[in-house]
Amino acid sequence: MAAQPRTNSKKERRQENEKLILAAAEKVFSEAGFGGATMQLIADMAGLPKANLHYYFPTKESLYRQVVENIFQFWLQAADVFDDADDPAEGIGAYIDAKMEISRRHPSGSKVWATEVMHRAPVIQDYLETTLMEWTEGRAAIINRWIAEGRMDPVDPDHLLYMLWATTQHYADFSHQIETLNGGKPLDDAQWEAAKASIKRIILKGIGVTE
Amino acid sequence: MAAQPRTNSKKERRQENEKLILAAAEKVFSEAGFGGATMQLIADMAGLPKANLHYYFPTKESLYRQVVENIFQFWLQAADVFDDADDPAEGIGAYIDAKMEISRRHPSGSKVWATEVMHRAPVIQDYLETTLMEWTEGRAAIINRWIAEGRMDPVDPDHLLYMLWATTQHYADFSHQIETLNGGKPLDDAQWEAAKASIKRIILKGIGVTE
DNA sequence: ACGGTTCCTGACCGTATGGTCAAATTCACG
DNA sequence: CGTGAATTTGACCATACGGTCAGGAACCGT
Repeated sequence: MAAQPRTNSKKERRQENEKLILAAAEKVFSEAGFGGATMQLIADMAGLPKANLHYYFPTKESLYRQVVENIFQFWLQAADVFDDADDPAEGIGAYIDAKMEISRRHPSGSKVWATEVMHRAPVIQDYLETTLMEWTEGRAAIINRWIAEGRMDPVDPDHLLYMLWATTQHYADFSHQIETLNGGKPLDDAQWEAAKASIKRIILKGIGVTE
Repeated sequence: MAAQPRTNSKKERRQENEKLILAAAEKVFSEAGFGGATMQLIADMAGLPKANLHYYFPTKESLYRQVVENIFQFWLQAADVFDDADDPAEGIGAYIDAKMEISRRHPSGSKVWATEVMHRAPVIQDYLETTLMEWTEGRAAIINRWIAEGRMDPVDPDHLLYMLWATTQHYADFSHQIETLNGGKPLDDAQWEAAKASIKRIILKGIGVTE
């Protein structure tokens, strides 16, 4: 009548539980917002007693902070495709693909990020001002170089980046609206491919890049 | 020592108070989310006692519902520019202008809507399924007609609409992020014009419309 | 095997919040 | 005016929530 296999060592269990809690928290925060989420709900979803959550994460805010930071790191890492290309069609195209893939696979994270920013970024304002600012400036420089080399139209890099973020993240943040307009069904494989193709086609053509 | 002019009739006061409460509620909901918002905060911002709010709006949810419905009606009305044109450049261009103007003037409403949809539209699901669905189908039909007439590239109308919504609403929903990346200052007049121009330029060119 | 550390958890607490209510005030209207 | 309806509001209540804590269980190194 052993409840669980209990095969894990203490350190393994710690990592495992933290991952479990963070995953549950991401989902609950994304569905209810910070204020609407309750530690009890997260605990239930993680299958742990509430008091145990407070052992790993002393406060609700510290748990939330960890969730948001993880999302940000994940995005940053996935954005490397932008640098691994020196061709606008390849760089921006791959970036769109990567961000769309994240929107599809990790919609909760995107929603948490969106909510956090909409609420004036109370816990990750420093990230916006440092890491994100630097990243944006670096990518703007790359775009400006492409423009100077005549490989694309002279568009404002900031507004182009906003358009890329907005369009791709929309498929995660507004997935419920899209699903409703799609007859209540989530986009299927073909529809996701069509979405990616549409976005790439319009934006790449729009900035004067011919593949 | 008269506290207030008190010049208003009873019906005027009712309308006035409701407007006051709804405006305060929109702001508080947009900044804190439904769960994070408190009736006390809304009451303070409206300059009324909390109990008075419950006289006009029996529950927090009914107040919230009214806020969201107002936003939706406002958007619908502003979207008429789409129909008043039979040229894609004019129709879509004017639609972008109109939605950007709303993003600039009513960012709170956009944020409330975004949060509501992200949380799976608990109170306005019926609107998504009826009014929004019909509106979307109607606009998709117009776009398809333009395509059939050879006035723009054959793009998927749904994904084009999503791109329009995403890009324009991004300037409201993520205004804080944009402001931070803009050195902590809100976009000024020229920057808003540049944003509109960038979006119109890229999208219109992207769908093969030459003005 | 044993001492110390880490981990787990049920029971509990203080507070904040949505909502109620009844008494008081203001107003519309005959 | 006078009377009833609408409005206003301070005081109050029940509940739900974040967080605490003490005692016990599990585990680790030696």
